[in-house]
Amino acid sequence: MDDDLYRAIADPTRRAILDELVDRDGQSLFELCSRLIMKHGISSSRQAISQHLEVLEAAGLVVARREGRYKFHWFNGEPLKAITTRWPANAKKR
Amino acid sequence: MDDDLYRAIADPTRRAILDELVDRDGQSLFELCSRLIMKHGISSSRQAISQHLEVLEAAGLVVARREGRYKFHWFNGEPLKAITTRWPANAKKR
DNA sequence: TTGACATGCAAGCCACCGCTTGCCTATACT
DNA sequence: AGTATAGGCAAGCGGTGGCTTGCATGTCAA
Repeated sequence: MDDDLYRAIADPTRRAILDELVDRDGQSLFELCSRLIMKHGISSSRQAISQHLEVLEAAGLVVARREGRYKFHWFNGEPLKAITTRWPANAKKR
Repeated sequence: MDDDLYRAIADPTRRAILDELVDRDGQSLFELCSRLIMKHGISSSRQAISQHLEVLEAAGLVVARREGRYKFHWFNGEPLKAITTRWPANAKKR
């Protein structure tokens, strides 16, 4: 099902990656790594971030495109709609 | 932070519990167990469901109250707002 | 072409998570 | 009182997830 979505946002590092991409869209892998260390205090290896990005891509939350020797990543929040449509976020009327 | 929230909805069984409570609010533990088996094809033990409910309570997604020898559970979708306010779910304007 | 740079691939390790099992407590019924 | 019901507590096990490590691939610049 949309199991990939919930698994993707379950990890705090992946959520920070989404935050970073919302703040600055179209970053490359290296750019993401350095900015995650700077602004989010995350000290993971490049491979770790790369694996996180794979999970985010599988969930459709990140769209990536290879360009030369760089790979750029963009945020896509559309899969998140599945969450709000599944459960009522507002208090129910009595 | 709101780490409990994302951890709570990461598990498919817990998401089914939320579905069940939205469909029929105020169920007891036993009622939840049997209905999860019937309608959702989930065959977990009572203890497993109980532990799932603990996680959901920690996230604030389920409010429980003990009444006699029963414990009733209600759905609360308000914590889900944190997700929609954190990331833009709609396509961004260009 | 040689080297440096940006990324990919794959195997292994360790901690956590979901689940079971067994026993215990508390409330209701007769 | 005794018994059945509804639920809680705690220890243990197996599988998965996140991370590292090491090496391979591909691209650009000199």
